[in-house]
Amino acid sequence: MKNKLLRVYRRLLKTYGTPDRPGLDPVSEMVSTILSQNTNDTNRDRAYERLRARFPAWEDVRDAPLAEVEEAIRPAGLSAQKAPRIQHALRTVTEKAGRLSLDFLRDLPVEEARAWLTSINGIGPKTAAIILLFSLDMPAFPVDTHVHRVTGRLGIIGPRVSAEQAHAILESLAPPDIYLPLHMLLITHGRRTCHARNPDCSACPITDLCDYYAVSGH
DNA sequence: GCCCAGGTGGGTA
DNA sequence: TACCCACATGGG
Repeated sequence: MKNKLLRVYRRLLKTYGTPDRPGLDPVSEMVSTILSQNTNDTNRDRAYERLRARFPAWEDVRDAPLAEVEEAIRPAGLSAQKAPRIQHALRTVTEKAGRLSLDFLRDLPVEEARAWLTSINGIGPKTAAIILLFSLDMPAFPVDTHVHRVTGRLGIIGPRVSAEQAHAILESLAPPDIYLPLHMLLITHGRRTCHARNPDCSACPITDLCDYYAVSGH
């Protein structure tokens, strides 16, 4: 399965090209990722920009009345959950780290850093892995709906494996230096070709590696 | 109108 | 432990 994942990676890289690296500082990444939960990029971006426009710094978001944060992020959806989550996360970081920064996580083993993040209400395995991988260069593999679906169809993870379980499995199968590009490529593939409802298997560059294609014959 | 979007936490068996 | 569900907005 290790070999198969590497073959998938090489093929996706050839098909879609080298993905761009996202570049936010850890605290901004944390807020942005909470906003992105079960939401598309457009709505996430709108909410994030509104938040930045209304509040000069993350300290201001942290200390603002809940209703103002909720109003600012409304376009992202689920704002009644996300606003308290964002403020709670910003406050927890401030209390535990002594200041509003996540840089101290760099000095921890990745599993300790992950456990620290997921202990915060509103930060689950996917959000934690995004923060670790994207903004701290630490070896965590985020599994979102696309990664879960695509690796499941390929047969890299079993049909009964949950998204949460898939984190550890994929981390064991891929070398850490390709976590970031592989993650990005799987999402690109999931969006462009391997859709949730109507996968375009005729345009898929990896049908020869895909269990789903073998069975469904799309 | 319905489905989907880079999930998470709480409830239930 | 393992499912099931609410949560809300906007685009195709």
